[in-house]
Amino acid sequence: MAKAWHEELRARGYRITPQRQLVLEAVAKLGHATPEDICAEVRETARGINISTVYRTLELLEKLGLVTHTHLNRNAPTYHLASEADHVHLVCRGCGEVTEVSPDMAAGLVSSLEEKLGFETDISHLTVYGHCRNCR
Amino acid sequence: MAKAWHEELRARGYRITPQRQLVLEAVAKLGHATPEDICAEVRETARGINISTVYRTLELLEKLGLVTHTHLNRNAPTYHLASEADHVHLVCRGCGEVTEVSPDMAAGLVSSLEEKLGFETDISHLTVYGHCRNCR
DNA sequence: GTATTTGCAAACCGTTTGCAAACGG
DNA sequence: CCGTTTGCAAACGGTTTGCAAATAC
Repeated sequence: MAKAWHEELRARGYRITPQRQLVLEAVAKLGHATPEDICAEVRETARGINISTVYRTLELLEKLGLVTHTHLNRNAPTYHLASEADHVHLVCRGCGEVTEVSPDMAAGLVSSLEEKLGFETDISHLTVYGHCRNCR
Repeated sequence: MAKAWHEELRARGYRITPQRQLVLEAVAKLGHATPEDICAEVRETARGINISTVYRTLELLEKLGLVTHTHLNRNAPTYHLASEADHVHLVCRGCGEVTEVSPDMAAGLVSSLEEKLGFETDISHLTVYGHCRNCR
């Protein structure tokens, strides 16, 4: 059911516009993309888009639970499909490389925080900074 | 040895200025402080300071290993003394509350990343987003 | 005395806003 | 049609820069 989100939008009183489709497609295609990246990608197509529309659309898509964001580099956030968000990010301070690892890696942390503090971790937003094997 | 960092600065060819002392004192006093906070704090004193000097000084102090920063809220980073940096931050998406917890909580994560990927975690920069007991 | 550091003002970057025109349902 | 959405241009907040004047040593 590829267009399920169309119903989701309509049900909530939002409209389906070319811009919204193009932004969502760009997020799907690009993976970890900044608003600027997404804007550039959409501008490759026949229909253009304005950067402020990209921001407004990402905000909407995030509210609907279709996309999420994390902060990998300082500056700009990066967006990706919520359906592909189930991983933790590692960012190397040396070479800047971004790696995705299984949330299982943080299972201990998550359960400790849960048990001892009642804190519910947003695992897919977790980013770990450090140095990769090659940059230590 | 309160002024050990004076030697550290001189040894590296930097000068000891009132501004640098005041910024370091402000960081020590304030705890999790943004550049803006620090600037305001220093301006309470007889000697004033310019915001750009605060940025340049924080960059220097960080390079020397005297202070570190993390990103708690979106917008502005927060600085604290490196000597007091040994904790992980929890940020609640609901109420915005920031909690410090022992790095032991993340011991499993750190050792997994180390063993499986050779990734060295910068534990004191780790910030976990989620929802606290009261906001779930 | 001289190289470093500061203050200032202007530029910068990512993001948000108000508003009139365009457009989806 | 009418209310939502868009593009545009201007403003925003945090940060960085170039440069002349001030200052540490």
